[in-house]
Amino acid sequence: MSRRSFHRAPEGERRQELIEATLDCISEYGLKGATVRQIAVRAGVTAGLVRHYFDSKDQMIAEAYRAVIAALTDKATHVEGDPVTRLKDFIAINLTEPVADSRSVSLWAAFISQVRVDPVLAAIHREGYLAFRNALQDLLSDFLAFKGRPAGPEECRRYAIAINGLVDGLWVEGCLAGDLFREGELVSIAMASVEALLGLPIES
Amino acid sequence: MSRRSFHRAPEGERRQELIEATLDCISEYGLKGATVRQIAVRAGVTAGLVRHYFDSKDQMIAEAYRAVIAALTDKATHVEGDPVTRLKDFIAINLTEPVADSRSVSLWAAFISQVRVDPVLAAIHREGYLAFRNALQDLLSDFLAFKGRPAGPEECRRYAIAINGLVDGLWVEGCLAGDLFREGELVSIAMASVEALLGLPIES
DNA sequence: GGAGTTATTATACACCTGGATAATAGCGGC
DNA sequence: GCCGCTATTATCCAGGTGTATAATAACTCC
Repeated sequence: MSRRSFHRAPEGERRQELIEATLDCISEYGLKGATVRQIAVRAGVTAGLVRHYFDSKDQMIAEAYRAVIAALTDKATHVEGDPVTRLKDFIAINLTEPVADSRSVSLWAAFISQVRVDPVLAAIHREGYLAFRNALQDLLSDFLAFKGRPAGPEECRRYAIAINGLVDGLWVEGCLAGDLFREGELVSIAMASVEALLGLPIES
Repeated sequence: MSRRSFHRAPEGERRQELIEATLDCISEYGLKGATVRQIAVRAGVTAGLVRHYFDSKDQMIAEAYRAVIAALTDKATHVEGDPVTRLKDFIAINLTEPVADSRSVSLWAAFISQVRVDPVLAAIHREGYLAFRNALQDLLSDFLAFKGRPAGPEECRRYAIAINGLVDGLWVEGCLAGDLFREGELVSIAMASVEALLGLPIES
């Protein structure tokens, strides 16, 4: 019985593959289904290799969580253009694929459920949440100024908390039960809701 | 070595204890930390007893999920009084203890993360979500009529989706990072936001 | 108070878990 | 082409997993 042949991957690449395989396993089998062996199978390597790239399974899980947060926040916080476009894009991006899909919410929930258990994950969560909300707060500040109704930090903070809650809530609903809504319905509801919350039309 | 003495509990009571112990373990150690043995220790019995009350661990988990949903929805959907009071209470109840606490959100997230994996849990989730949203939709319908601005089912549905999203989103934020908000701040933001969304003052 | 019922304990089993270790295959430098 | 380095594989380990089974303690009924 001869030994399996294999490919020596460049350092960063294999790490990335392992993290991606971890996320695949978590979303498909849940956190407890994401075993070292299952992850290795998914990545097309043997289980022992995991420990060559990560100090422990827990460390790999933490890095996977960072990857999830980055995927959820990067697209939404890097909107560009004038404030109106940016606000519109922010809402639309968060409520359409690829941000809004069942895989994302499964991953998000799996990690959220561990925030109470694992202080490392709790820290990663808080950092991501605040970055996201602060980006939204800045965006709202720009938007209100652009519309000729500038608002102070405290007012923008309250708007950001509310709109962040609204968008997060709709995101979860849409991800978990997308078939209960018509195409584009959640985006439409979100746009109308944000207009009502701010008391301003988004367009023009 | 003699056998442990024990107490024969009435049927329903022990089932309830086991489910409660299951939820304790999930919230404290996560889904994968909620092992049959750990749950038994928490309930003060031996592991074998679990299988005397439930066909399998999975079945017990499913029943535990039903209990969680009941705890989250019962209080909020059983508000009483005139429509104004009911809407105010609905918002306040969902954003203050005991509904809004870190244990609740940990449990909720743990199960949500399994919805994609386990069709049984998915069915339980959908049922609970729709019951909750429909209760809110009825409440909004009553509220709008009471305020002299009656709205049809489609309009109420859109309001219910938005307000449900808002409240859920704020609930998650508050549970996960309650220390980032001042006392009563989330309730206050939610009240103001609902008024803006409906375009009506809640009071008077 | 003795018999019957069953909730509960105790123990065993096959399998899976994350991690440690040693052998080896692929690849870069010379 | 060969050498050295290390990424990768293959095995092993102690402990934990859900579940099955048999013995027994607690309670009910008569």
